[in-house]
Amino acid sequence: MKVTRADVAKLAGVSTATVSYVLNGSRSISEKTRRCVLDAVEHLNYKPDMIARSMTKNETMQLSLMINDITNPFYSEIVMGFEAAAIEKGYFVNVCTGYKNINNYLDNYIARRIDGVFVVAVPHKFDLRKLYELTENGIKVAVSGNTQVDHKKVCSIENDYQTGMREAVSYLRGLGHERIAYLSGLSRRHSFDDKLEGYLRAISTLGLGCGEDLLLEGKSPYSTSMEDGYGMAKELVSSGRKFTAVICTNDLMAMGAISALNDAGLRVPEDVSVMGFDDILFARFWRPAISTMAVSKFDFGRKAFDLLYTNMKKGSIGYSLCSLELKARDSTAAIR
Amino acid sequence: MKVTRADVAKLAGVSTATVSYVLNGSRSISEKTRRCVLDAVEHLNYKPDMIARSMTKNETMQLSLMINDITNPFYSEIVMGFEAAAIEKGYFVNVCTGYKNINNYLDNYIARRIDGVFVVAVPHKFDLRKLYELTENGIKVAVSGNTQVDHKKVCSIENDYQTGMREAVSYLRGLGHERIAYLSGLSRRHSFDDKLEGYLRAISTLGLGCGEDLLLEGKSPYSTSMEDGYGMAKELVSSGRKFTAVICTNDLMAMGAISALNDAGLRVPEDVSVMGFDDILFARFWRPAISTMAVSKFDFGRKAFDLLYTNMKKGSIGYSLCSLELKARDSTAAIR
DNA sequence: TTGAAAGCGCTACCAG
DNA sequence: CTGGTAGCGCTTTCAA
Repeated sequence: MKVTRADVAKLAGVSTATVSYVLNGSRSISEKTRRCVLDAVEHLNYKPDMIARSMTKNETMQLSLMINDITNPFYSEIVMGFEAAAIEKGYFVNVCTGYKNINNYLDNYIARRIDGVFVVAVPHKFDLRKLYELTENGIKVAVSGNTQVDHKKVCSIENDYQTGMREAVSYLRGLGHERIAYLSGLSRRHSFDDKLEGYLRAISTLGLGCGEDLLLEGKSPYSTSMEDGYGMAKELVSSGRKFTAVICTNDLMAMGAISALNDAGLRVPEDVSVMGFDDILFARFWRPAISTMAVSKFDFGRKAFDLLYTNMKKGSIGYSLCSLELKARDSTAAIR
Repeated sequence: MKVTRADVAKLAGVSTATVSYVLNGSRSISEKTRRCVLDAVEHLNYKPDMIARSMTKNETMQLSLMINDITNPFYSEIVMGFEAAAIEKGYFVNVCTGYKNINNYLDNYIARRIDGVFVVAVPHKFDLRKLYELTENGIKVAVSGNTQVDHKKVCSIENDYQTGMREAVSYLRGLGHERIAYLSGLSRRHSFDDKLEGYLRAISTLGLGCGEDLLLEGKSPYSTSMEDGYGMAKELVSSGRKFTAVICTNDLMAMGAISALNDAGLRVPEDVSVMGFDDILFARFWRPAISTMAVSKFDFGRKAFDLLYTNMKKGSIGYSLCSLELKARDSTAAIR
């Protein structure tokens, strides 16, 4: 039924070994037999079987991206960058959304001998030991979004959110804002939030008096959707605290926050300035267009692959920190 | 180095066959040896190798989702539905974004003996013969977004866009609109557009005189992004044609279109009503909240899996047509 | 330049 | 209830 290497060999009148050699170019072959084999392959419409191949080579040529939240367009662009780079090197890449149980996926990576994984997921979603189990099983891993990871074991790539946040705050300060709120999507108890750290530091450096009291943290470990932004902004307003600007963990939350502010009768940017992070595609088209600290998402994905690739090929475990770029648009304005 | 079934067998003092039997529950085993084996497994931290398993079983327990445009959040929710259902049945599912070359992925599916694939991609992106090649190689496939497919060979699931479009048009008509534009994201030359068909039919049924002249089709085969919506709406406005409502292929385009209309000094919905399709998460939070024809995306994904599953288990090739639901929100209003 | 054959880790048939 | 063993399709060492 299934066409196998043996069929090709028979038709071409050579050994199965020879077929392998011509197909993989792993040995010099006379032009004549090469042609013969290739003709046979063509004629039988033979497709090499990667499963069998993976069996002997110790390599599957399959990579995985573990994306925690496929719903956030931020990740889509990262995926594309990673994928583009991986395909260039001949890998088959697939993304796992970890919609349910991430640990379950990690187990699968071992069972299926995936060559490498890029995990972009919030820490609380999976067991760190599981991650190390991957490396113990020869799977190379790169991580993003988890600063607590052991940098001796896995590659990692992060955005320089602390610096980015500092820029955001001073930009707003430059516009005359002094009471700048921060709507964090992470709960402090569950994960370390670089942006929060940067925020607190910037606020105190700049001598703004709003320390902790204009800070709202996520209730659940990770709540950074539009709805979360909407809810938190609403809470901020109804708490009666005074503020003239609000920074959100990401653009999605900023969009939700703007809706909430509008619903509360506040205009953006006339009454309050709003900023996001990421610069997802939507940010530009939202009205008002959202001012944000932009991440080079496509590049980020590419770099992650490079890290992983180097790890797979040379064994070296790299680290990369990417910087953000301020995009001043219409959701922020000088205070009146 | 690697822990294999043989190691477990040795430690447990049984044969490799027995280990298989207890692990797969494929034969009744005395409680005593069962324990022995399980202890050995535990002790050695043994993980079965799916690659080897796939080799003998003719099954990889791996499914793929081929998503053409991961950038559109519409698909994310479909993915989640599919994934949730597949995981319940023990499959490992991965999504391929087809960022570059879809055909290349289809080849991989064969080489890697993927059990089944759900392809959600616009027709022009891949070669239909490639798809049939999958089925010839024993891979079950379900398709969406390609009405031209051979329903004898592959399962398919579609949304009833013709009916949906008719509803949209009559809803707008009910609000008093007579000059209703349609911004199609597909070029007519490249693919059959159900919505377009429905639009034309509804317009003529309702005796609205705007036939073809308020119809803008995509320039490229598939252009349905926010930017495309922005561009097309801009073109519509500057062409000088009169209209009071515009329907867009999807919510993304509607969002872009609203931005363009605003930029042209037109208010939504006061001056023009705008409708989308899909009901992506953003639609609700956009200001004005977007009126749309909603698709049950999560359900859609689930159903797609069911179709595929039935195909894999029973060999029957199913078809499913899902209906849409009108969500009247703030981007549409009665004509003044 | 080519071929024979020993695995890779697991399943399942055939015996006992 | 348990074990031996022949493959699954391919790679690669060792010989020729």
